[in-house]
Amino acid sequence: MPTELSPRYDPKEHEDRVYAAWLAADSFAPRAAVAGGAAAAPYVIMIPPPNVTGVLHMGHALNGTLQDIVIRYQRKKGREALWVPGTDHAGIATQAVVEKKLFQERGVKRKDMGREAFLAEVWKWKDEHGDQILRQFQKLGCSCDWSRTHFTFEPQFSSAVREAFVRLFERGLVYRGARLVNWDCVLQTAVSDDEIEYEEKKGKLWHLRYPVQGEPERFLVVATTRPETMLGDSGVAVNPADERWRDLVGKHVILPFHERPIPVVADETVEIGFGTGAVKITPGHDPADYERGARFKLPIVNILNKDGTLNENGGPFAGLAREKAREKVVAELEARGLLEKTQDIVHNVAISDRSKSAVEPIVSEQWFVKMRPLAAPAIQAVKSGALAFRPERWTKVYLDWLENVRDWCISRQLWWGHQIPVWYDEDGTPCASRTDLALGSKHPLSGKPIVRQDEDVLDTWASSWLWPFATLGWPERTPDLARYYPTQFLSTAREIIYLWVARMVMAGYEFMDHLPVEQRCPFSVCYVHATVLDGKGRRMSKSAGNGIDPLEMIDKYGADAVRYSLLLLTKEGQDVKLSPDRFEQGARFTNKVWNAARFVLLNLGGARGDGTSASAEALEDRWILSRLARVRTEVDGALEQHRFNDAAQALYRFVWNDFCDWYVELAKSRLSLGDSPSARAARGTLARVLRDMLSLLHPFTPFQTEVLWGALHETLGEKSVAPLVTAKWPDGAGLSIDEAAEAEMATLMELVGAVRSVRALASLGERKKLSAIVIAAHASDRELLARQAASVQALGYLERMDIVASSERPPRSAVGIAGRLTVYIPLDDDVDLDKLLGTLRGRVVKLQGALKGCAAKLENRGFLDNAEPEVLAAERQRFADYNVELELLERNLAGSAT
RNA sequence: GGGCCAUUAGCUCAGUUGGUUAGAGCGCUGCUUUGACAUAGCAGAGGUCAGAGGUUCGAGUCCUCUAUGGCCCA
Repeated sequence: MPTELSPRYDPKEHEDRVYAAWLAADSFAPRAAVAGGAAAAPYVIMIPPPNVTGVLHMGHALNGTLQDIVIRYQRKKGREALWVPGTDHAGIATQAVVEKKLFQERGVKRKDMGREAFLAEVWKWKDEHGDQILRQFQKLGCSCDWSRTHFTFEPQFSSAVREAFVRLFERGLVYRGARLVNWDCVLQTAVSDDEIEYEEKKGKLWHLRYPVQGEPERFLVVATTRPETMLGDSGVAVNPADERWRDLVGKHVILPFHERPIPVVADETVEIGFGTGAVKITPGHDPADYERGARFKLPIVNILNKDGTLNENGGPFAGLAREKAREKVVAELEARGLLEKTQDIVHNVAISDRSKSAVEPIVSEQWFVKMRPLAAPAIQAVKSGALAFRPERWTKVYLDWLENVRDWCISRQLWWGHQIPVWYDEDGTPCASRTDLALGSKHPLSGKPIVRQDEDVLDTWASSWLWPFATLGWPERTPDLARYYPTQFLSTAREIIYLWVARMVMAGYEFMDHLPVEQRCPFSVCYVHATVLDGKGRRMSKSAGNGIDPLEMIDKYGADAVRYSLLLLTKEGQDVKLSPDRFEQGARFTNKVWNAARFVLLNLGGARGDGTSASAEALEDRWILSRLARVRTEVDGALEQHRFNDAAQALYRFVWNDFCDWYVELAKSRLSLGDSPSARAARGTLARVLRDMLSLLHPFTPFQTEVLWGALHETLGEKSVAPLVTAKWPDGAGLSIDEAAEAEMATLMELVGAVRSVRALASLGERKKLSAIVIAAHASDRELLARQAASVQALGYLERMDIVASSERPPRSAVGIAGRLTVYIPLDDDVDLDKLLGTLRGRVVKLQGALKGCAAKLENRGFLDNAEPEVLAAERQRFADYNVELELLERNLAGSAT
């Protein structure tokens, strides 16, 4: 009994059920598939762990789709496929979410609760909400091995983080020191250089007068965008070549409010053209000034508290918030006649990624990782070919960052994260330890009692850079680590090439030192996927409110449609502009596949899916199987090279333009013949094509193809067939490319096209049966047409077709030209042929143009001498073909002119 | 300031090492609800490939410059 399929594909009827069945069968677990007895090689992907507070956005959806295609393809190819999922603990983001929630619900603040109680609340939140985004990846169809889900703050991961830190500490690659860091005044923590963004903002450039010491009425004018920082100035710099200020070098100016003298120094890095040519030096609150201050040995004055208010160094402004202090400082300077002028300016302001507040450079004690030694092998990785980026151009971004890498500030003044495993004695001597050191116990280095553990936690990236091996059990030497490291493929967004990708590579070389160097790189291909933009080409973002929710789209169109739409739209390496209606294309396609399958199943009638090129009965059988052979090879090649869009396009064309538009239409009349050999052959071919088509489509549209796979085999009476997800990738057995069949079909298709064109242009109506006279000068064409007359008649809706070697055009007949064939269609009604003739004349003009170009080439000595023989032959053939067609056109137009 | 990307039909985009009459989807126009699918079918209109130079027998494709838009880094 054929399985009943609804006339329209409704994904909601199937997706959840199919996914549950995959899970129940443990289909996503790596299995050492037996392919001809040989053990399969593993193929491993690590998911870029999304933020545990995150919800699925289009970037995730695209990336999830790409990874799922790769892993499903490899699984079906017989590799031992493993896709490891998980999330990261996102220190700042998660802590902020829970702090906000606690304050809103209970009015309590973190610091009132204490560290332990607060962390308990965060864990509670994580347990309740932390797997939301992973469930969303499941909705998308992602075939991760969920039994191996990891979290960067789970106990096992913590031991990896601690091992890594202690090793670096022991090697002298982490150090603690007072440095200028980026301070987030809202979240009250340091953030790394990579966690800040620059925004162009309108601001002001204030010109401040500093009185010159010992020269009454003389001022040195400095320009600044942050006037309040003048309270922390410890000098003024001018360019030594600047005539205006040269004589002041070596003298002092009086810093207003503090009324203290600060030196004027000559520094070549000062831009003469900017502002007044003189810049204030605030080593405590500006990175460039920090460098200058160090060069001139100027004192560092910190004027800020951790919350962004001014401290005691703020003099009369102490206690004010930084914004307020700015106003007051400017107003007071103006009142004192020390404000020369104010200019409007557009400048870049450093913004913290997390709090979106302006970052204040501030000097504080932090932990840093020395990056140079770690960068060297990561640079070598791409140079040696152990790691390749796709598209290749991202290699440069990766290398640029590594070659200019700066030390990494890894301490954060947070609670949610891996507490730094360093303990101090009463002298503040640090010691890193793999195991917790009890307070009061002997310090391993000094022998004095331990008095405290470092309170700070580590940057989240200091956990996620261990992702490729910590998820496999490192630092334990587990069987998984031995079997699945290194991985084969990493797909990610471009903005984390240095945040994450480069650091993972560094970590791989640093920590996987039990492996030979050539096996340490954590993945061999880094695929950088497209950036998803909105319909107007802007980045999708929560704050702009222009995001498209993938779950909403899945709900509306189905996961398969969302996946296929993304693939059809996303060319490798090119950004993709999305608007919600673009997902209709995928929905249409899945509906088309559904109905193609529905047609096959309704007509199968006990057939076996054993059509092969050799057993093919009709021309169209040989043709579609040849096309199938081609598309299979094409998809295979595209997927091997991660050209996902090419694979999706090829399958789209095959399904729609070859199978549905031509093969299915041709099969209809044969199937109506009942149990004839021709009908049986058609059924076999339909089943074979559908079977392979579903398999080829499966990585792209997994849900629907699984449903149809089940229905197909049920209809064929094959009960115990394995689910498609783990079924073997089609090997092309019994399929061969049949050039002759393809050429013959092309001729027939062109003829049918000509007939249909006449019908439409002469406004004859779809239903009107016509008769046609086909003029075929070549005997081989006449033989072909005679053999395939039924097909042409069926598709052209012709009740009669005469095939002749030559004929005069019958009176009152329309004419169509198909290559070297002419078709006359006698008309019995009064029909206006102008439109048709106009089309033919347009075609003559076009052909003449083409012919001219063709002839010019063939008369060109240079072309004849230089072109490849095949190109030359093709050009000659083209010239001949154009001539034939043009001659036919002109002859018939001349005849019809009367 | 340094680097990268884009500019092809009304819209969104393909066009693989230079070699057919530059393609697709959407939209548009006309016809069609015939038993897979109206989320459909058939036919059609629509482009001096951003501009200017150059290389070449030959350029949408390679090189240089310019313009416009966008991204990243400093």
